[in-house]
Amino acid sequence: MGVDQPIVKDMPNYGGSLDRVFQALADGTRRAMVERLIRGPVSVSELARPLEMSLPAVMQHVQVLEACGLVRSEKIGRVRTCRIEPDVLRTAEDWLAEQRTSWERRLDRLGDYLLDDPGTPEQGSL
Amino acid sequence: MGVDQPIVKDMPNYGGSLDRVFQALADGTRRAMVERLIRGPVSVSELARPLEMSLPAVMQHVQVLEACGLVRSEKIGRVRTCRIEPDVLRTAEDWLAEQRTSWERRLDRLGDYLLDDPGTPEQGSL
DNA sequence: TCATTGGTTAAGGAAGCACTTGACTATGGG
DNA sequence: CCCATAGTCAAGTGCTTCCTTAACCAATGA
Repeated sequence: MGVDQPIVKDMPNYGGSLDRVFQALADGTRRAMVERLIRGPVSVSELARPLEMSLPAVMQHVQVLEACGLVRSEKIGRVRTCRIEPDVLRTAEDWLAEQRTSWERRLDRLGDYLLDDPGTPEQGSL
Repeated sequence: MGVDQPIVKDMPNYGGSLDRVFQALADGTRRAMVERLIRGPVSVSELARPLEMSLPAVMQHVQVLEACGLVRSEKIGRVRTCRIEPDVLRTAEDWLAEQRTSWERRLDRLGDYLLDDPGTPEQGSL
């Protein structure tokens, strides 16, 4: 069970969906699928071709990717074609970027502080 | 078990470490810890304070974060202080950014193609 | 010295995940 | 019609994850 995200003003909510996106991306097979789908839509068996695993296994990965919104698929005739849904990828990237910029802002503040008043080290800052 | 990443020239390798980073970030508790640590180094029990779980559980999360290089910690006296290691965060962000830019480049190419020669829809492009 | 604070270790359990096999359905070409 | 192709469903297995409790150790402050 995750944690109750503290709802902070003016911050994106990311309501629980980050769990599933990062979880989906935590598997090399699924990342390989994403990398393939980025180059264009493709059928399930085409997705499966380079992977050394059974078709049901591939299907299950596709389902994970669909469940978190990273991929959308549609069946026409007997072939299911998968395409990527870049928005969710973006959501994950945004969270990461937000952490990085927070970090950088903090470093800046720290630098300013030390320049203004050297000799008084920040609490546990380094 | 993941997949053998095809080593592509001039592409970052990310050798297997992405598995562990994304896995680490797939948990709300651990993301909350990262968000806290971004604001500055902190002890384990400080990390634990807002979380409704036992200290050993918190320790285990810290260990996961350390194992993938997201966090580094050092024990002084009886208190272990954790600090964030932003490089690995960056690695994950880079992978995401790479996918996004690939996607955008593809869209551009597609746009150009359709402008040059409308009436010949790309294979499965929409 | 002795209780408290801060952390660590070990063991175990419930749930989830990645994968398999086997059986089955439906589409489409010859 | 027949067979191959493309996918789907169900069940099961072994491994991992998240969390718990209980016992324990080591610094610290009164």
